[in-house]
Amino acid sequence: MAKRQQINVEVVAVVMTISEGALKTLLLRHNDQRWALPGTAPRHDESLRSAVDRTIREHAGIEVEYLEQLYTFDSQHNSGGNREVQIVYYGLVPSVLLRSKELEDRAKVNWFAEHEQKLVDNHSEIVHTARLRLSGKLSYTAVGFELLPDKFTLAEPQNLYEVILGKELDKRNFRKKVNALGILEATGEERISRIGRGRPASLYRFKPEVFHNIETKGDIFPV
Amino acid sequence: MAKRQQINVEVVAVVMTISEGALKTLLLRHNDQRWALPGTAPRHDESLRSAVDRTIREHAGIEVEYLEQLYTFDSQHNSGGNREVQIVYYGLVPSVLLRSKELEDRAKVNWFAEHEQKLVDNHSEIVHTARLRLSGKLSYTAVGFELLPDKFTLAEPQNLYEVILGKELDKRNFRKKVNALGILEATGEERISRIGRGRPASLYRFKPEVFHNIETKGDIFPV
DNA sequence: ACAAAAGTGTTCGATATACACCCATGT
DNA sequence: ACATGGGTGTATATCGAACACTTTTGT
Repeated sequence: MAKRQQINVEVVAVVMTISEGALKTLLLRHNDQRWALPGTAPRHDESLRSAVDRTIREHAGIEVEYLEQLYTFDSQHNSGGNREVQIVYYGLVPSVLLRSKELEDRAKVNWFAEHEQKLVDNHSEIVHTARLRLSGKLSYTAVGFELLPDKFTLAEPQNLYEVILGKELDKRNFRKKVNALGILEATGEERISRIGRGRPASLYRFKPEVFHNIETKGDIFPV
Repeated sequence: MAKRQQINVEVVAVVMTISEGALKTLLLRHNDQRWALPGTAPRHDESLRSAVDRTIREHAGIEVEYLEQLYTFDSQHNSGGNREVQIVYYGLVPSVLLRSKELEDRAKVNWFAEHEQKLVDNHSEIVHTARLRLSGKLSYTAVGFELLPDKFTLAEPQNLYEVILGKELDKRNFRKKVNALGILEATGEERISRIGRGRPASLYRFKPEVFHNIETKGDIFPV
C-alpha cells in the first residue's frame, strides 16, 4: 500500500454571540493587520470536538454549550505549501458571557462583527459560511435561544432574531409564535430597562424539560 | 512549533439512487462478510471533491452530478491504531444509470438498501446519516429530482419521494405542488408502462433554465 | 404630562391536507 | 369487459403577515 500523503488536520471554531445589536464572532489577534479564528491541531488522544472545546477554552476561557460541525474546508491557501483541511465547528454563546467574563486582554481576544477586521487566509469565508448556516438554521429550529442568558425578556430573543435575520419582526407575531412553541415559562420576575424608562418586562426562562435543538413544527420562525 | 500528530485523511462517498422502490447505496465488497463505501486518500494535487469524484469513477465508473459534503467523522474505529478523519460526501444519481451502465462485476460492486449487507467499521452509521440528511433536505429543496433521468413521468418523482420519506403521498397534491414549482415542462411525448397495461403517461423534463438545488418557496415538499 | 418600552387580537391570504371519480390503453 | 395505471378539482384547516392601541413605569 502506498504511503499516504501528509495532510495537516486542523479544527477551527466560529464562536458567535449577539452584542450591541450585531452578530459578532470571537477572534484572536494574528498580527498588526489581521485577526484569526481560534484553531488547533487535534491531539492524538482527543476527539475533534474536544479539540475545538479546548482551543476555545485556552484562547478565550469560554465554555460553549451549543457547538456543531459546520463544514470541512479544503485549504490550498496555506502559505507553508502544506496541504491542510480545516474541520470547522460553529458555536453560540449567551450574550451575558460578554459582560460577566471580561476578556482578559482586549488587544488579543475580542468579538467583532463581520467585516470589522481583516482576517487571515480563508477565515472570512469561513465566518460567512457560519453566518449563512446560522440564518438557515434559525428557520427550522430554535437555535437562536442558545444565545440567551438563563432569564430573559421576550424582547431579547426578538431582537436577536432580527439581528441574525437582518430584518424587523412584528412583536405580536413573534410572541404568538414563541408562545405556540411552548418552550418558555414566565418566572414571575420583572426587569426594568437599563435606562429606567418604560414598563418593566416579564422575565422568562426555558421550561426545565426543554433543551437544545428544538425543532419547530409547521413552518418555522418568522422568516 | 511542535510537530503535528499524524492524522490520516480519507474521503468517503455515499452515492445513492432509487431502484426497485428502495433507496440504495453504492457499496464495494470488502471481504466475504462485509461491504464498504468507496473511499480514498486525497492526492496531494487534487481537491477533496476531486478525490471523491475519482474514487466513485474508479470503483463504479459513474459520474455523479449532484454531490455535497455530508459530515466529517472522527473515527477512532481504525484497527491499525492510526488516527483518521473521514470527510464524507453524499451524492445522488438518476436511477437510469443502473440499467444503462451494467456494473461490470456484481460480486464486487453493487447497490444495496440499508441493512441489506453488513458494512465495515462505521460505514453503517455514515449511510444512516446520509439518509437522514437526504430526507431532511427533501423538505426544503427539490434535490429529489436529481435522482431522475432526463425525461420522466410524474409518477416517478412521486414514487421517489415516497420511498425517501417513507410514506405515501397524495397524487393530486403532489402534482399540484410540482406544478406550482414551475420547474418542469411536458415534452409532448408519452410512455406506456412496462407491462403494457394502463393509460400512457406524459413525459416531463426540467425547463432548460432550471437547474440544481431549487429552493422551494413557502413550505416545501409533501412532508 | 410625557417619554419609553411592554403587552395584547383580529383579519386576510396562502399553503397543506383530505378526499373520489373518469380516462386511455392492452389483454 | 376488465384490469391497470394516468389524470383531474374542491373544501377545510392551519399558518404566516399585516396592522394600532393600551398599560406601566420613570422623569
